[in-house]
Amino acid sequence: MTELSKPAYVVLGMIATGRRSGYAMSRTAKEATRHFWATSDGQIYPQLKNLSDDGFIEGERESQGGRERVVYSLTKKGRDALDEWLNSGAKAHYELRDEGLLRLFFAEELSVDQLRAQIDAMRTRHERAIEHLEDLRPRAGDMACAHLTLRYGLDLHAFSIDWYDRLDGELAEHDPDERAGDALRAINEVVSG
Amino acid sequence: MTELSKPAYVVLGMIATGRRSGYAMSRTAKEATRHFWATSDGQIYPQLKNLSDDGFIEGERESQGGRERVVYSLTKKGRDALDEWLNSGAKAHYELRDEGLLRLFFAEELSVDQLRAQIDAMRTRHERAIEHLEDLRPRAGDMACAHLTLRYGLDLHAFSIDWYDRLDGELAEHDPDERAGDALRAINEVVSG
DNA sequence: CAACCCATGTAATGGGTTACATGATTAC
DNA sequence: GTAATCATGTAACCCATTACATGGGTTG
Repeated sequence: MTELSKPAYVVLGMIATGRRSGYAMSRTAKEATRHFWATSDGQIYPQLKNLSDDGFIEGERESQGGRERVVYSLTKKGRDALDEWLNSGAKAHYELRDEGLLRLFFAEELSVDQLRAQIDAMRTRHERAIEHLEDLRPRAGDMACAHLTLRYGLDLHAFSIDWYDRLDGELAEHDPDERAGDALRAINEVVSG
Repeated sequence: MTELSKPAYVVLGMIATGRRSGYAMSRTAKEATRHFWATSDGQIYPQLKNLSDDGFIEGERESQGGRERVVYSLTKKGRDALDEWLNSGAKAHYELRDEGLLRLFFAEELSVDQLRAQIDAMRTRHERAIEHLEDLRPRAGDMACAHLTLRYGLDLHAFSIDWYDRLDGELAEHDPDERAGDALRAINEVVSG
């Protein structure tokens, strides 16, 4: 069985968990999975067509209260493909892209003061992320897995806040005009020594 | 001042922190920044040309021990652009892509047993990541900022391992054949209640 | 003398986002 | 009646990775 693309598995998973129209998938993608796996409309709708053509899913027109839409369901082939992916030991893609960390990496020549300002900005950013996830919580309804991944996100950002707080605490004891690289070198020796 | 692209700032930062040839930047990108900001050769080399043309950097041919290479340095313009980015309050790009979490999100109908297998796979994955980062540590040399971001990565993966361990501990007390969604619902009530 | 590292690039491909386009229905 | 939500799609663009291509130097 040739492997499907990531957006294809997203669509299959969405159908299996009750998001049966393209629009419903789009909403869930924005509200529930975006914080660990972004998927845009430009991927979802073409996928629905592809997976239909290839016999993984079947669409059926439905008019719910006058509104026209297409609701999809998994075929046997689609079910199997999804189950295989969900249970495969195949290494899962993992990637972090954090521009804040990139700035920290290049902060060697900044002053301690400037570095602390950056750290503060990162802290705020993680706080915003938590607020955002808290707002989404009510919409997870009774989906236990949605709550689970939401909780991971919340805990992850809380971890980061804590991490930056501790770093900031160390930096606070240094001269604001000291070179950031020098201050960090001193701190690292304490931590790892 | 129009904003530069992300790879452009990577290049400017690399030069400022002593990685002055394209090859040196490429190596650092692979060894030190990849785990939070991936950058490939296909971005670096064209950037060097662009930034040269636009007057942000200057290249100079140099033959070190018979080997030819081009070493770059920042112009005033380049310095300013880098400093502005390093100190800007502009919101930093942040993105996580975790296929494992995506699988968890769709795990509602798996058995507890199958879910635990997935969690175990994710745990292993984070352990591998830590091993990999440990291997990179010696190459960070005396760059304090490189050690800092490395430590963040190590701590982050350790957090994840811990998180999955605790979840697995809760699941271990459930019937292996129970529906994962049901087991998680019960656990969530305990955690949030 | 083979394998590996230094060193620089390009082209094809793939993946993904954004913006655009359309139109019906429902809530205020 | 107007704003928001439901609903579906497409095309242009941007970004990034991979693979390819080349060649000299160093190490075992």
